[in-house]
Amino acid sequence: MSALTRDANPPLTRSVEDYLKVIYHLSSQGGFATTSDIASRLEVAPPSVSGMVKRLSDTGLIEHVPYRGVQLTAQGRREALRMIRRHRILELFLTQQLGYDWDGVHAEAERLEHAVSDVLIERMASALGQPQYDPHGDPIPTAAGEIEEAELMPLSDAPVGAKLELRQVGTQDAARLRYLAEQGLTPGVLIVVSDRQPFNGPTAVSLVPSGDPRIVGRDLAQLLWCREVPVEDHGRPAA
Amino acid sequence: MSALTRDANPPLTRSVEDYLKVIYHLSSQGGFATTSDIASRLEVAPPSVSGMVKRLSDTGLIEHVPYRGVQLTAQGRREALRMIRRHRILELFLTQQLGYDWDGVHAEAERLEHAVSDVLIERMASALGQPQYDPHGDPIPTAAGEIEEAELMPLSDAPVGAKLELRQVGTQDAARLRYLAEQGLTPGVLIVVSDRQPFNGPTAVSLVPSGDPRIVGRDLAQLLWCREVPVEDHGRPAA
DNA sequence: TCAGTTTATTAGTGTAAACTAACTGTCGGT
DNA sequence: ACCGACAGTTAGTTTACACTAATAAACTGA
Repeated sequence: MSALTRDANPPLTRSVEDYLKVIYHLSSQGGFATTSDIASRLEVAPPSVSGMVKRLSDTGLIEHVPYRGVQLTAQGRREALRMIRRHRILELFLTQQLGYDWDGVHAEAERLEHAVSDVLIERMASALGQPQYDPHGDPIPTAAGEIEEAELMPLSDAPVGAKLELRQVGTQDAARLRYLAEQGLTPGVLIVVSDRQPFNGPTAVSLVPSGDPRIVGRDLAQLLWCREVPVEDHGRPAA
Repeated sequence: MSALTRDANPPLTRSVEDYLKVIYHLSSQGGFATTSDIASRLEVAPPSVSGMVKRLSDTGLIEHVPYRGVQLTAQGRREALRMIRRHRILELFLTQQLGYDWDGVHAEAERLEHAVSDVLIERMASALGQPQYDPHGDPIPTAAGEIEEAELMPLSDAPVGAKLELRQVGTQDAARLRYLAEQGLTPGVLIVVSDRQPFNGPTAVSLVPSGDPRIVGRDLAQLLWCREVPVEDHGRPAA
């Protein structure tokens, strides 16, 4: 009686919600999310991920190919998008209504997204006028679970003058990744394309908001997948 | 090495925070909080309480007298008041800024109080103008951990016309408690004293907001400890 | 006073989620 | 074609917190 009559749809735990979110982000470009990528994003040991992956695929939230990685099922994707909606609305609310700034807001939203009710999220969304973008410029999924697909382009193709958010780095090579991190070119960073040399030349960019200049060679620029950011202000507080 | 070098002040868990809060409420009138009272408030089984009580007294948050009950230590009281501050500020914020009503707000605050940072709470407090009372009229502890001691008086002593919140029922007698619950006279309820007969006669009250009348005999009225409620509106939304 | 009831505690179990240590699979390079 | 490096998995342990069943202490009433 116990196993069969047990609650068919138990609410997701905090951890499950976190796993689904990072799997969504890691596999959003179409591939598999690997165990060690998930582990490093969540700052847990790889065996913890293996254990959770087992549970999540048992409950139908992900698809697991051993030694390859995982992808979300339709149901897992729905839950992931629900969390992302919560997170982004929270970030926007905290910056617009409570004077949070850009950097501090993430950690707060990260904790709150597991605790707020759907009712509260929708009230915040109303108070904010059903916003479409969070303070980082990321699109907010609808309550129905739809999200504007950010069309990514490699930095090498971006027009001069464009404001971009770096979203994805298309390599696993440690040396390249280390170099990019040193340059401050990591996912989430905002940049403006200031110049490009002809004949497959390098791209010059400046970081936002610091304004620091960077020169990115053609090969690297092809690995930096970016999203064009709308130029209007998204709720950065007056201070 | 492991036991000794282990984190000396680990953050409190959700459960611990909940236990401290109910122990605070149950022992606020000076007595002990008993195992079964704690269990029924938290809706857990008594053995779960025994287990937690052991852990809490090991970590110095409570004082336990076996088969008698528990009381908070100074440290436990500090933590309990911190949670109560969070809870009450959240309730006020949700009612004043997001259109929550009186009854719905408690459950939401109950979940959020474990997730919000101190920074967020203080920002909410600022946005609300450093309020002193929550939407139920309960005093909000200061960030420093001080709380206005609600001076309780028995209903039998309350002046006619006073608006009161019933805070504590001074008996454990099941028959009396059952009767009072039937009459809707339970802690948290608001009443207005409408009349009192002379020579130790009964007190007539009406319930707020329903307006239902009740007659309370002298003996019972002496058991009903009440707090006078300031008459101004505390943020009940326009709807 | 002493039996019966109520309340509290102990003992043992289960689940979620982390960990370390040990083992296995995959893939790139010689 | 194999062999080592590294990624992934299995096994077993730990901590927090709940549960049920069994036992012990305290209270109550005839």
